[in-house]
Amino acid sequence: MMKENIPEFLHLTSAQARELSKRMPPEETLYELADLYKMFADSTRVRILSALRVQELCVLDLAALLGISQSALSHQLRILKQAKLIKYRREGKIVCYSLADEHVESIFKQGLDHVRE
Amino acid sequence: MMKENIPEFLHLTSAQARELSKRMPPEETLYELADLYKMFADSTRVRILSALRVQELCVLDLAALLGISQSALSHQLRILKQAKLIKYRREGKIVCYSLADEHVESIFKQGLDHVRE
DNA sequence: ACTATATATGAACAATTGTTCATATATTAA
DNA sequence: TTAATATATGAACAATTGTTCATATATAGT
Repeated sequence: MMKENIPEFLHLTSAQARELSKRMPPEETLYELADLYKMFADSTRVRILSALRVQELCVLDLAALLGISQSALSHQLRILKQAKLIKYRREGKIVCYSLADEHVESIFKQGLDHVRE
Repeated sequence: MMKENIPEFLHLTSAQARELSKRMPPEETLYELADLYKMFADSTRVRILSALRVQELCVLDLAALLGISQSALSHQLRILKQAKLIKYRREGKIVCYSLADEHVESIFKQGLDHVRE
């Protein structure tokens, strides 16, 4: 008796595999998703966002608040800025950072809910 | 005239800083949050989760579907398993993986919404 | 123009992370 | 027991990433 190319259960035919793929978001979208989550995947950045959730802050205040160097902070702010998760405004010598929009808040909240169980 | 220790605007007093800190989640929670998002911060893992959202799959099917080596996949499955984002069940020689709970689905969905704008 | 203050950035370094390769373990069938 | 199949894992390596240090740019005050 000829062996089926689909062992009893749970081995996909290529037709099934194609169907499954169709039900997944496009590759490109998944890469963007990973990139988005990368922003939240570092504790320094999470702490920065967590502070900006409360209120707008300038760089030195933020650095003092979190206990990190101005340089390290500035590098991270640039990364968050490029990802459009934060925005800034200049006030003389000072630059004030805040969250870019409510999406950031909602992603943050969602994660918090999960972590708190 | 004595200089104030609070420059005109946007420099916090230590009392203000303490108030701000109180309104942030505890440090420990923020580290856990970053760790959670780390799981979603790699495109391979996102693709794995994305497939398991559709249906339960065994290791070899998943590897074939995503076009990655069995070894690389197995390593990533272990990471996701440890983070309790996926669960598994043994069916003879085969091990079937699926999402651990609806939380994973809701985090995934939230991120997708943001990426799609 | 010079000094002080606030922020940004390039380069080097250390640490973390994902993949590969080889091999181990587990289950089933002969 | 031996062979075949499915999955797991340790070690090595390459790539990525976050921090530090030094320095650059920008603004305001004297």
